[in-house]
Amino acid sequence: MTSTVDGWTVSVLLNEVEAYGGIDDPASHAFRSKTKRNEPMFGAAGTVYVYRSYGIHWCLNIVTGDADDPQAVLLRGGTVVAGRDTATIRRGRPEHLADGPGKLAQALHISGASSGSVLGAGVLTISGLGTVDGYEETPRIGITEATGLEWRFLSRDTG
DNA sequence: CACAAGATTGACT
DNA sequence: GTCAATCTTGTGT
Repeated sequence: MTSTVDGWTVSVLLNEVEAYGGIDDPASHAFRSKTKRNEPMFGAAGTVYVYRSYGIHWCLNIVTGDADDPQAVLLRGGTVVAGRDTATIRRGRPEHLADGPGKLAQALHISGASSGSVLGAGVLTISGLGTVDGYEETPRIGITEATGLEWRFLSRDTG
């Protein structure tokens, strides 16, 4: 996953993501109904959905379902593989550049302004799909609903 | 209009 | 390892 903002490029190899369904997933923002906030989740696959968490941080999601099928993937963490200097400046620290949802968004310089944009058409692009050979499934983190579902995916080797 | 909830992070002991 | 900060959005009266 790569973001290019003002000529600065940062690439991150994702190794931790979580799946969020819509109407069938109580933990999803789209569970209750369609609102202005989660509207991007009802868009076509490839739409970017960004929301503010705890009033302080941004969390980045990629829509995977078709239109009106609010499925998305929360990008929880990854490793900065390019533009680490840029990420370090934005994060203010040389370590822990993207090992959390908010940190990942900050490293990529993603904010609410990017919500609703489309991969490849905005500052974000994704590539390298299919490079993960194996992955682990665990319960999702930080939610209070549907904690029995193992919809958190961690890559084994590529990360 | 008022109230409650939330997919987290950073600093300190 | 533990504890506090922060503000936007959704829902109900």
